[in-house]
Amino acid sequence: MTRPRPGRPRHAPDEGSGMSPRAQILEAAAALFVDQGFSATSTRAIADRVGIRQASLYYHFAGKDDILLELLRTSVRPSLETARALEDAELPPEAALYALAVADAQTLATAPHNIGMLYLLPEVQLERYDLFREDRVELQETYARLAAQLAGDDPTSVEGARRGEILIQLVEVVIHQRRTRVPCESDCHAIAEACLRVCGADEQTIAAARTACAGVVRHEVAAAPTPPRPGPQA
Amino acid sequence: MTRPRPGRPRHAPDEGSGMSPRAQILEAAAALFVDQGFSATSTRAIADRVGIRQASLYYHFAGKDDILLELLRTSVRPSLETARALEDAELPPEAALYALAVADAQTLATAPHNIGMLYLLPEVQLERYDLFREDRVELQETYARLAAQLAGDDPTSVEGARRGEILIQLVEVVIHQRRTRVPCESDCHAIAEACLRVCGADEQTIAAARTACAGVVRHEVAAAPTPPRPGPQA
DNA sequence: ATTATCTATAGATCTATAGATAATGC
DNA sequence: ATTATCTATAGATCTATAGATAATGC
Repeated sequence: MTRPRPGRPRHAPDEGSGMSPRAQILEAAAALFVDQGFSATSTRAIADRVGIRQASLYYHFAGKDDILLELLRTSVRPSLETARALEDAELPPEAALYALAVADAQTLATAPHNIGMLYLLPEVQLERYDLFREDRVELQETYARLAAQLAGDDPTSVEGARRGEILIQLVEVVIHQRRTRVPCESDCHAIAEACLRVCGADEQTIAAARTACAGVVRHEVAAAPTPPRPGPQA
Repeated sequence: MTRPRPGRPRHAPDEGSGMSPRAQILEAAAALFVDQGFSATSTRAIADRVGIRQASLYYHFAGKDDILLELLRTSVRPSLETARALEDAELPPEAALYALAVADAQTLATAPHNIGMLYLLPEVQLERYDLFREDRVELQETYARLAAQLAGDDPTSVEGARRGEILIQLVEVVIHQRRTRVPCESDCHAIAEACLRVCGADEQTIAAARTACAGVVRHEVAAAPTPPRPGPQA
């Protein structure tokens, strides 16, 4: 029931989905990049999965890198928005940190195609993707700031910065979990709890954060995991 | 001063190193795989780095996968040995877990070429590498057992297994640290401390583990990071 | 004779561009 | 006319094999 758009018909008719061609390409590429990696995925493989010819990709994207860039950009942004919102909400630090960890873990756990795997691709180290990596660093710094509030020290000290690295690493365990099983709600909470413990929080603080979070996450995070709404090529 | 081995001379004479050709190939491949990934690294690039012709690789290895397989095999084994030794040593659980974490972190931090990055390559998910992945699972289970001893619960429960995942993930933060800086001794200890905190250890237990470890690591770990001693092709 | 390399190359990709074409929309 | 696709293909890889060759060792 997708109303036919202008343009020559595809060799394989576009069954269902209702997604724009661009979104279909992103979806197919995400599945393949996550599964096989970037360099091991050919443009032909992506096109085959979409149901178009290899050359037709280039109408929508300048190249394979552009597809990855777009996937990376749209995947950190929501987390970053959530992080900023939670930081501005002026919650008790344990509640904010817990809520951020749970929200990020849930996003990673439920996003289509274990998209977090993309962060781990060696190709992402290339200069071409450093806008993405900057966003990532900013997210990490938010973790560090919240953790420092909780531990009562300086987020820019060596120890403070290291805590940022450690916390984001903890949250990303769901990426690895997803390779063998579907992470559940309690996985996300166990991770958030681990985040607080790493910061030295005691049982009482953890319990407080958990109850505080139960109220926050539903509202704050609802807006975050918006799927990308791609337009035509720039 | 490398005494000339039999065989036709290389187009570029083999300056220095004294490593066997096989070891030279492994070293070159490790550097490139870590930096660019597996599929993005061509056999020609590896050969160029060694200073031989592309085709000459196939005298030593059956193919590119075989090189990666060998690198993976020789990289987990030492950790696994350390883990078994520490588990059999019947130390207090906090001391054993702390020592294991420190040892693994140090190995990852100081091994040539951030070899831990190899674990994250998407290609490693292929069936061909599952012997390596089994070793990895065993290491994770050791973490889970030590952690369960410390926390006083069951390592095979859902929570116990999850702790194994979380702990190994924590240790592997050094892999990510190494991409931007050289992790130091205190990074490794901060990570080990985080491992104990995640298991619910209190300040006193942590202090005890730290002092106990200072005695253990020097001896137990000394044997672990032996570089691979490769022989001719099987 | 044995060894470790070399040269040469087949065959299979893979990326990206050029230009044609089959729809819709005006 | 505009759009989204198509077909065809150039040019650049890349992996792996076949067979030659330049050393040493016996």
